[in-house]
Parts: sequence; C-alpha cells; structure tokens
Amino acid sequence: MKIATWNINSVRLRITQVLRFLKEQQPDVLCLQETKTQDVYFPAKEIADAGFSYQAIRGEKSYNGVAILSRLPIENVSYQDWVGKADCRHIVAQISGVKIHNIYLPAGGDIPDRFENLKFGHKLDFIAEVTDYFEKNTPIKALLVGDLNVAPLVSDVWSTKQLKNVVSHTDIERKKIIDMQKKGGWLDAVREFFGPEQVLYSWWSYRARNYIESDRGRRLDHIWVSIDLASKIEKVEIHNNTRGWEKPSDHVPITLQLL
DNA sequence: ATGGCAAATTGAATTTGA
Repeated sequence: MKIATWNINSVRLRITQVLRFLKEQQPDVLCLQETKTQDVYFPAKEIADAGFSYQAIRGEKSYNGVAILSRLPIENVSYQDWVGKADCRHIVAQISGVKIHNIYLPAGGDIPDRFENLKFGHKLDFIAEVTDYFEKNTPIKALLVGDLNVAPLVSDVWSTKQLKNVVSHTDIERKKIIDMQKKGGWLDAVREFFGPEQVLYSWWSYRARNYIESDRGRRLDHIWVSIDLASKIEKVEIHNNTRGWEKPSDHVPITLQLL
C-alpha cells in the first residue's frame, strides 16, 4: 500500500495539481490538510472519477480541513476534537487493516510565547493532548501523517541557528514533538528511511523570489508509523518537484510505500 | 515581530499561514 500526505492549501484552488499527483504517483491513499472548504464544496466527484471513490472528509469554511481519499475501502471513520475546538484538524480511518490518523497541527502564530501569543499556547496544548491521547491509545498497525508544523531535527531546517526563535523550530516545540513521538511509540518513517543526517524539507515559503535558489525550507510534514510496522517501510519519497508546478502549494507531498 | 507571498472571506481590506 502506498500512502501520501500533502498540505494542499485549498483543495478547490488546486484540484488540477491533486489529480496530476494522483495520476503520476499512483498512491492508494492520499491524506490532505488545509483543504479550506466545507464538505459540500469538496471536489469529491473529480477525485472519485480519478479512482478515489472512498473518501472521508472533514472540512470547514476558510481554514483547516482534512481528508482521506482512497482507492481501497475505508472503514471506521472517526475524529478527535483536541483542545476543545471543533476545527477540523483530525480524521482517522482504517484502510486494509491500517489505521491512518491524518492531523493538521496548529501553526502557532508568530511569537513563541504562550502568554504573549494565544496561538502558540494552543499549539503546545494541542501537542500535549495528542501525546496524552496516544499514550492512552497505543497505536498498533497505525500511521500518523500530516502537517505537524514542527521541524524537529537540525537536518529539518535550512539554518537551526537562524530559526532558533522562529515558531516551528523552537526548543520547546522540538522537544514536545519528539516527546509525542516517543510516548506514543511512533517511529518517524521518513528518518527511518533517509537517516538522521540528510537535509530534508517539505515546505518552502511563498515569499522567496526563487524557492530553489534561496532553498530556505523546513520539514513540517510527517509520516510516522507504529513500531510494529517498522519492518514494513519499503520506500519513502518527498516529491519536491511539485513545488515547481504552476500555482503550487507551499508544501510538497510525501509518500510511504508499505510492504 | 519583521518579510520578497498567497488564499479565503467580505466587499479593498483583513486574517491566517510559518
């Protein structure tokens, strides 16, 4: 089974890119974040026509929104509302016996201080609640995919020094996301495959004049596997080329081929 | 707390992203 995750930054605006990716990469499952639409406006038919007729979608107006799109039957669709907000940041479904959690973790605003910036507090609380959830519900035959909005390792950013106080790479976030991984018994499938040293990004800001030239990226998007699936990681790919497409998302898709 | 941008909303300006 081949699983993909992609922060699409508006599924309606980028339906062409979604269809192109499905055609070129032929995943079995595509998990989207930041679909930015209510379910009634979700481009379900176009995606079903491309072969992905099993869909679990959970969106709202303007912001957030997640979806699991599959060629294979989907079972046991459900979701959690963390930090007491029904803001469409999580959906989970079982496909071929594998439980897939799709998460869009809060970005956290600009100032890395929970007292000056409520969004940063929300982000930290969200991580704490997800950590707690998976500590109590040990993942087995499960994946956690999505935009976690944290680049935990030195090799996940273009400059660990210059991003030290930038939300997504502060010490507290890095510590807490690794803590979430360890306490849930998750393995970072991308690092299992590529190792800890290789510099990897999944997001490049729209603000750079030329994203390839400046290459100031961060690895904010993740695929984690429950420890029992460690031996099933066959291949991981980060599809950087999509960042160069017409009207791109600022995030690129990542795929995991599971044995 | 900035920015060389982008998207969605509501109606040219604001909020959010990271």
